[in-house]
Amino acid sequence: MTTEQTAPAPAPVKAAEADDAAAAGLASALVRLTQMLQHVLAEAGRGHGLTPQQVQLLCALSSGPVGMSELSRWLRLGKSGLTGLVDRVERRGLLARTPDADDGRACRIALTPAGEELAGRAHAEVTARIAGMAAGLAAGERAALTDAVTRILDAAPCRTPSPEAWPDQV
Amino acid sequence: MTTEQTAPAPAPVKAAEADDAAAAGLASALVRLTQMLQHVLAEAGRGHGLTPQQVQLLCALSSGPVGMSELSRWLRLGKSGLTGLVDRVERRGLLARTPDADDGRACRIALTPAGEELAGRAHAEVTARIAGMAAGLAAGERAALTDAVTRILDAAPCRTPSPEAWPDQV
DNA sequence: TATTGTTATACTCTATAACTATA
DNA sequence: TATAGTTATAGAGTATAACAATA
Repeated sequence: MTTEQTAPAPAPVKAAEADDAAAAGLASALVRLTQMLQHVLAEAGRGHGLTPQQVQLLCALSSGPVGMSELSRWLRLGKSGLTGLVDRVERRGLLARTPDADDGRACRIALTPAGEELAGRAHAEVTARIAGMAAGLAAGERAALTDAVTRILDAAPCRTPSPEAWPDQV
Repeated sequence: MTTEQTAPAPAPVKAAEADDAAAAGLASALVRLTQMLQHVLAEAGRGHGLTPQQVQLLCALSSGPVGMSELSRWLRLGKSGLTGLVDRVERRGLLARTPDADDGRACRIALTPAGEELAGRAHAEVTARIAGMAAGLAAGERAALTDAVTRILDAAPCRTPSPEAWPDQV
């Protein structure tokens, strides 16, 4: 975004090239990591017959009941698609829609006890798998990694809107 | 995976609890990062009318022609699903199937010039966006982040099978 | 009029199984 | 027999637009 495009002197040019290489290396690593984590999420859900999006939904609900609009923003999903997703998970008895007392148009989505149990189990599984993957790093490196990623997320112009979706407590 | 489940003494219990909290924090951060990066990939593709999976396919092909089986492993996709994905991208003229000279059953998938151009552009866009997201970190922190993530990927039992999918050169 | 949520539609992705043609 | 790739089918995700009910 804010990379220097105007670097007339020879030395800055070399520096810009090095920056580009570093940026490409970081991007490559993060994209590969994303693919691997998507796989981790998919496998964690599959054992319980859940798709990755359904796991994501359960986790987004584990901090308490939420309305469809807010959920739609959290999951970056159109209202329409969310209706279908919620329908399918509701059919399995993992969540329930209740009318909003204050707004006749709205409803609130909440986990059922079965949904809460499954959400907790999926969260624990994902946490354990990621801990296993990061076991080769020293504790200090893991802490630095957590810190760096957190700062990237918090500084992003388009915030991840569900900071509570993955509660710290297992 | 290898978390201590048997910790009788009081002190180790406390240490285990701290470890659990750290593990949950790392998992939470990485899962949130994954969601954000999926969004980055989706947006980078959407500008060109590509789905995230199609972007991934183009990138996997940018290091040279590949057979369907190998591609299937790289993308963690069933042979069947891959056929459809390749069909759709081929229909847009971004790749081509050519029969394998050595094996009458096999074929090799290669980018067309248009596909190469689009792959390069998508790669540059993703790299720029990620660089923008990480701009708040010091250069040394970015390097440490790249290193930590790379080591996680390389140590994982289930390797990301496309280390060349995102070449370092833009 | 603006917002909440649903319905309708079309396309894409994912997974399984059956199939062909080569090796 | 085993492998490479396709076809068929079904369910799920994604995006747009039109719609009903409420604010």
